[in-house]
Amino acid sequence: MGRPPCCDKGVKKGPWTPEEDIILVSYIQEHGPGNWKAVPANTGLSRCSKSCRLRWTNYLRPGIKRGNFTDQEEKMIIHLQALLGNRWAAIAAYLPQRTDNDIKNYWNTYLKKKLNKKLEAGSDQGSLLGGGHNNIGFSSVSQPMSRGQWERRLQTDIHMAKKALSEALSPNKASSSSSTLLAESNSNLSNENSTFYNSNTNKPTTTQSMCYASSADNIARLLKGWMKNTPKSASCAASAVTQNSCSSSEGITTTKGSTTSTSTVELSETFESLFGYESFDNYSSNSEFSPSLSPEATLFQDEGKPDITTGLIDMPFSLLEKWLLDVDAGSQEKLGF
DNA sequence: AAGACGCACAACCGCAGTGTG
DNA sequence: ACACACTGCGGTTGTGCGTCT
Repeated sequence: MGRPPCCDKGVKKGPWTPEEDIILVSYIQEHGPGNWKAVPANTGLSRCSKSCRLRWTNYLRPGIKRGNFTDQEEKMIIHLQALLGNRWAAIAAYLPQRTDNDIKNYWNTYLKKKLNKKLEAGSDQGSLLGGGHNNIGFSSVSQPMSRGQWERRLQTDIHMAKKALSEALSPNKASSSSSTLLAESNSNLSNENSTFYNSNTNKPTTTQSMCYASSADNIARLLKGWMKNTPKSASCAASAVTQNSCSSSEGITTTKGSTTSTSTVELSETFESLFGYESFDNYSSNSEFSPSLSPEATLFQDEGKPDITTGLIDMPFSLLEKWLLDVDAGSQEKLGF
């Protein structure tokens, strides 16, 4: 007996509607991420489990930053890509607010071309291209090195960097979740529930409303554009969460983050009712999480990735980043970064 | 103004890894 | 040990939008 198709025929494909997003987030708010097979069945969504997971991890998951990549992020991606190859999930683990899909897209559509241009321009200054999956050579690794050696070295370096960063954070945040998560980041890489769900019960923790506020933020971004066009459907969508009775708004699809001045008061009310979260406006006006968030709050920015979170974003040239960027300052200069 | 083109990104597809009975 | 189910990952595609001609 062969493996059945992943998705039954008849499942909906294509862009997600805001109604579907809200239904999905609402379900995950209640049950937590995971057990994706059960999601379509329990929510009534005409989507396959894969699609639900993908939508959550790439778009609705709390703590996702979208839009422009900063110079630091760009450098990180370039270095990590050179180190790890096209292992986007691994790379994404070091850019906690970015998804692997986002990074992959950014690399394929922009960075790869940019690097190629740089390399073409600088090709007469010596070869920067290494063999195999390492596209950029490193002066500090001038000896030919097998993949196994590379990975061992990488693991050692990562471990040391994490340790150093953890120690650096420990004086002020000895009990902070950031350093704890950092230290445990490796073991948490593949455990989606480890951060905001009790891993035994898979139940949301008591601070769940905090983490889903940022989910609301993600949806709000798309809803902003949506509501601008169809204000009636928006209120309908909100009711869909509690009643699942909203007739579908045909032809309304998720659109790229079009930001408008549409009343955030309406959104605030909507999400306040959805998630019991009062300070939606604060979040919706903030594309990034505020550094003033408590450690507990930052803990819940992301449920699956090693949370070096605030370190990367808020700490200029954190130890980890320094480590990454210092691997070969010479290469950087050659590349003109 | 309109068609062609390129870009950005969400989503899909298929394979691989892992867990479970 | 094996088959199956589920999940995660990377490659690829489809589509909407902006820019160019």
